[in-house]
Amino acid sequence: MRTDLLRRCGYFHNLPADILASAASSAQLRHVPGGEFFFRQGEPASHFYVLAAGNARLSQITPEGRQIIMGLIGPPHEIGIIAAIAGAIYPLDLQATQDSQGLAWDRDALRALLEAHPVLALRALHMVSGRFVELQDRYRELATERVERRLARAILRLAAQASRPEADGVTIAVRLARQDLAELTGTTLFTVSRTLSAWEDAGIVRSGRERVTLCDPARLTAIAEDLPG
Amino acid sequence: MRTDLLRRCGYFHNLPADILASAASSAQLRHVPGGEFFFRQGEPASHFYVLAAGNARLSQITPEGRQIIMGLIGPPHEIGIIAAIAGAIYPLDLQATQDSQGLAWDRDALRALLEAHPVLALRALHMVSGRFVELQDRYRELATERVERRLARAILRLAAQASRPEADGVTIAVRLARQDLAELTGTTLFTVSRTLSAWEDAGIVRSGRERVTLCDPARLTAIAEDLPG
DNA sequence: CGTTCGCTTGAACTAATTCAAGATAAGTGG
DNA sequence: CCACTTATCTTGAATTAGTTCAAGCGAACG
Repeated sequence: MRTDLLRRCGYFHNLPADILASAASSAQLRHVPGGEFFFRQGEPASHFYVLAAGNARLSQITPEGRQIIMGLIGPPHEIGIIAAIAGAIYPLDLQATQDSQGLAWDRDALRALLEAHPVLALRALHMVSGRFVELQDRYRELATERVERRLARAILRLAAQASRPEADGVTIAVRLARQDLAELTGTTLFTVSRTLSAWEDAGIVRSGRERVTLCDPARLTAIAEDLPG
Repeated sequence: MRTDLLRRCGYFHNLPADILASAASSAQLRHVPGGEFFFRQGEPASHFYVLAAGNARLSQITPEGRQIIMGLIGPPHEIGIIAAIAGAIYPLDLQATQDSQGLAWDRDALRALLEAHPVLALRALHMVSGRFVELQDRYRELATERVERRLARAILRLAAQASRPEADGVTIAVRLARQDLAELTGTTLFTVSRTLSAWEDAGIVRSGRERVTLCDPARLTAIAEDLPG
């Protein structure tokens, strides 16, 4: 079942069985209870992970202690390739938001894999490049767009990532506090709360404690893209 | 002299002579007059460049037409590896700000190089990873820090990158309009102007038309790091 | 049943933007 | 060399988006 997991993640997708097998066999399974950390910002970068089960949060802490969330991830998602390859230390935290499991390769195992299968180095380059372009886009958003629009985008992104249908819309399938949305969009919990209240009055979303339900995705998209209506 | 240039840039640094030679010989030299574009956002990504001479600006245009600057670069700087490897299109503009020259590898040449010399794929991974971590830090800055601080950082970064000593300080060695600084820090030309005026009154910088001179780097660092004094 | 945690809302405040007007400096052509 | 034109920059005043702080609500949880 390890190879099945790998097959489902972009990094290992469509690779020959022998590569998958050798990758799967050189990984260790690590269990991390909800709230605990896979790794913390500043620690020596020791492992490359593929999240196998659960959910996790990638975040950075500013020198002043303010936190910002770089991403919320679910399985199967690759994390730490950059650190494990290039960097001496992890540049951010990876915290399990529920009980989670990850396949972990230490640096030696990763290096051995990359050397034995050069295609994995190219794949890694693809993956990191793709993430770079995404991050660049989010940087531009942050530099040029208003909070409401950034929040709309963030919610749509999360809904696309993990949502479950309900009677009156789709609910984002992870616990999502106002504070999380604030740290995800670079604003405050108060502004998020006000914005969600306004959207709720307009019938675009319904929301409650750590929960957001999308009722009218089209109108939220209109806000995200700054369309009329 | 091509190999000398390559030797000076991180991507090719400390490689065996045969690799340098093969890289140098498969590149084409391209001249781009000041103001013209090496490539534009949205175009098919055809080449990987190493800027050989001149200066250039990496920028994105928002759908609304607002521009943001992702970086100002001088020789020798590698650009386009992400696009040429991974992407179908360039995700941003590369505009020469003065008459410039670049070594250019088309996709076939690049692929051949990477296949012949696997170390180049690993190097590329390193390079992109490093840029990713940098961008992540700038993202955090943008999300959490005030304009004055971001501006201080941007100016210090530019001064470190390219500056020339003068009677009363170091001058940033590229033409740098208020508008450029605004697009680099995610603010407006007016706010930049006011901030620079205040700093000038305080004796921290001197500035004029498209020019900034650092008089008291220590105090600017204090602003950038939010230290007392 | 009370405490805690997350959420809402109001009111005051502030950083930054927007717009307008004018100053300064750099080319340009006579 | 000078007037003319253009681009860059400065500054003030009005405005606004968003923050901060304080108070209170309501659902979850022991």
